[in-house]
Amino acid sequence: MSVPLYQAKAEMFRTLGHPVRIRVLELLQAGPRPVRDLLAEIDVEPSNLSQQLAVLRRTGVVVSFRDGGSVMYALSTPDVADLLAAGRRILGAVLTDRDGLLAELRAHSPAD
Amino acid sequence: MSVPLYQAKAEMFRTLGHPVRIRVLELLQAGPRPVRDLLAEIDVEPSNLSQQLAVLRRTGVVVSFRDGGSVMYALSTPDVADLLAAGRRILGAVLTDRDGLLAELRAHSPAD
DNA sequence: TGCCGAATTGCAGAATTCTTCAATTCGCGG
DNA sequence: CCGCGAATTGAAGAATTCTGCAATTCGGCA
Repeated sequence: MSVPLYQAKAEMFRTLGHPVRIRVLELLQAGPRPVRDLLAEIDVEPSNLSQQLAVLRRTGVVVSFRDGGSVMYALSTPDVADLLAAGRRILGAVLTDRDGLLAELRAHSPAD
Repeated sequence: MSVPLYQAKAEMFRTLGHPVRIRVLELLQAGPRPVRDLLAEIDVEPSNLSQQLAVLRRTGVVVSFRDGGSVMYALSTPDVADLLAAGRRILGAVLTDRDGLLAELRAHSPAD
């Protein structure tokens, strides 16, 4: 493996690090959707959405295929939903903790 | 909520989108560690590591405190481990799928 | 075939993020 | 108080990512 594992992981997370891309993934959790729908819900220029979709495709978290007159996108694996859920959890935990945990850790250390 | 939720999520993921930061988090899964240790294992300049640690601190995924002569870092919540695990799973799934899922999805669509 | 809407691609400028060097802070021990 | 090692901060240039416009591709359909 010429590219270290942690670099691949970083790339994976960096792929999710964009508001539009996050929204796309959340919308896709409910099932495959045509680009047209995403465009209607996300409020971003078509070309911009395409760019972001391309990023998601490149990393492999979504796949696309044509369905009649429109292009459909779908999560490549339901595991993506887990990732989003974990993110949500941490966001919650982080907002609640802020100081709490820090104090506890410090209490157990021989420092003070 | 002036800052949309999906923007906060994106920020959270973007925080993990860097090889050094990922490594730090993985090392911290085993418990709190002094900067000195991280520095010894990661092969990056001290100032660079500090910068990355600052990013992690800003987002709140890690906390730091002083322990005698050194500064300790720790995950702010064990949920972070879940996130890393989910990332690993997706990485695996994505590498295996490549085409497989796509074909299946296409089969169910009225397209072809 | 020729047109139309849907979606993507190619770029260029703007905005962010990375990396490194030098300077600074902070505790601790002499 | 002064010097030291540990870690952080500030700042600047390099590198990467974002955004929007124009042009292009691709199917489907008259």
